[in-house]
Amino acid sequence: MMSIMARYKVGIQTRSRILAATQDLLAEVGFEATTLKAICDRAGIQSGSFYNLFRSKDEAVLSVLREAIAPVDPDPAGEGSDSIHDLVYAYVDFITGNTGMARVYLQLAATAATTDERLRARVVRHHQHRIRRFSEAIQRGDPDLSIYDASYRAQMLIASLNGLVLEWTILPDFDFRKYADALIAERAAQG
Amino acid sequence: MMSIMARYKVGIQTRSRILAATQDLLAEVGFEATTLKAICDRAGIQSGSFYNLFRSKDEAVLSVLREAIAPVDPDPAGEGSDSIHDLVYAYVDFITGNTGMARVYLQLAATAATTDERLRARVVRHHQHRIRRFSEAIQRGDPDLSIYDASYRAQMLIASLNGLVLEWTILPDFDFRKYADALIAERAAQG
DNA sequence: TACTAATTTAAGTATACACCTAAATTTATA
DNA sequence: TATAAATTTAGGTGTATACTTAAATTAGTA
Repeated sequence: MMSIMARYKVGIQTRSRILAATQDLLAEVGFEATTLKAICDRAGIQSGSFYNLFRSKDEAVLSVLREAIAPVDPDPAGEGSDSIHDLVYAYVDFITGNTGMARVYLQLAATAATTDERLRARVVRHHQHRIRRFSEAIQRGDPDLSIYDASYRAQMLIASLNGLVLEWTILPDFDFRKYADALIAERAAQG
Repeated sequence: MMSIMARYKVGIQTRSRILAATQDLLAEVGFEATTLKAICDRAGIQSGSFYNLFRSKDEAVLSVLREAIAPVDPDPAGEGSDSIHDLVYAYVDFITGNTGMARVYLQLAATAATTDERLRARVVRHHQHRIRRFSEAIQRGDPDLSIYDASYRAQMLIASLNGLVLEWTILPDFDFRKYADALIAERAAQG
């Protein structure tokens, strides 16, 4: 007797192809141009097959975004003892590693927020969690710092990093890593 | 005999109403939700009347964007002798003054670039001009600085400022002006 | 007031979008 | 191999979009 899952094997493979196609499209052509037709064409299926596996286009897109944005924080639970450097480098790696996802990350923050209230809430939650994690890491590295000051520095650092990502999105030749390194050096040295 | 323009008076008034409606919508509901129907409804006209005055929806939107984004730089020709403070404060005023336009400004950079090649080129040009203006102002304030260093600082400052705008877009309670002030203080003190 | 040009309107077209459905096909298992 | 369930396909639906056009209306002018 095969496992219960065997019965769904083909569907699961199709599901993977759909998610891969969605991720590729988001990275290559952006949020707006990632249409259902584009996803189905790239996955080599018809739209009916898509809806056999997903409830809506948004379900697939959100599923991809959740996965893709996860590595922004290497230890979401915050149980380890990452230094602020670890966190910044994780973000820099995420941005430079998933070229297209950097743009999607910004699009989410700047755009999706205006139309979809659920998505906006999700972005806000993700962002606040990120500030908290940065803040805690900064305080670990400098225990004398007040919570207030640590949070302030965290927010300034994250904002500056995001600004560099935007810069890189506008000017593809921009040396993101170099500027990010400089930012850490400055802000880490800051007393 | 009336001026030639008198003949077109009504049309010119309608044109103003359309542009005002477009600007309001961009600021209130964002790029994506500023549809032709929404513009016409708010201006109190039919779409045929719109196309009597504009060649396309994009023509009206771009016209508004050009106007709205102009105050980002108080002296585009760069003939005056603005200090770097003047430039930063002009940007801060632009952002805090035109609440909705801050979001549109980011949307343009992060999103429109991916679909419309012309718009992307325009954004890049605007951005490069801005870096040049900041760089020159920084050099005026510190003549010993090399062009390279001034340009570097300009880019870092602009990126950080844009990052703060993004932060404000995500978290409406964020005290944009306070952080912007701190940023100038830091970067101005920097040797 | 009568004429002419500018303007507006009502009712379209074409296209792209997300999503649906019934029938055909494939797959796993008894 | 027969069967039943999972899966795919072909061909839809409805809706929103930007844009068009001919006829009606309005406004300036002689």
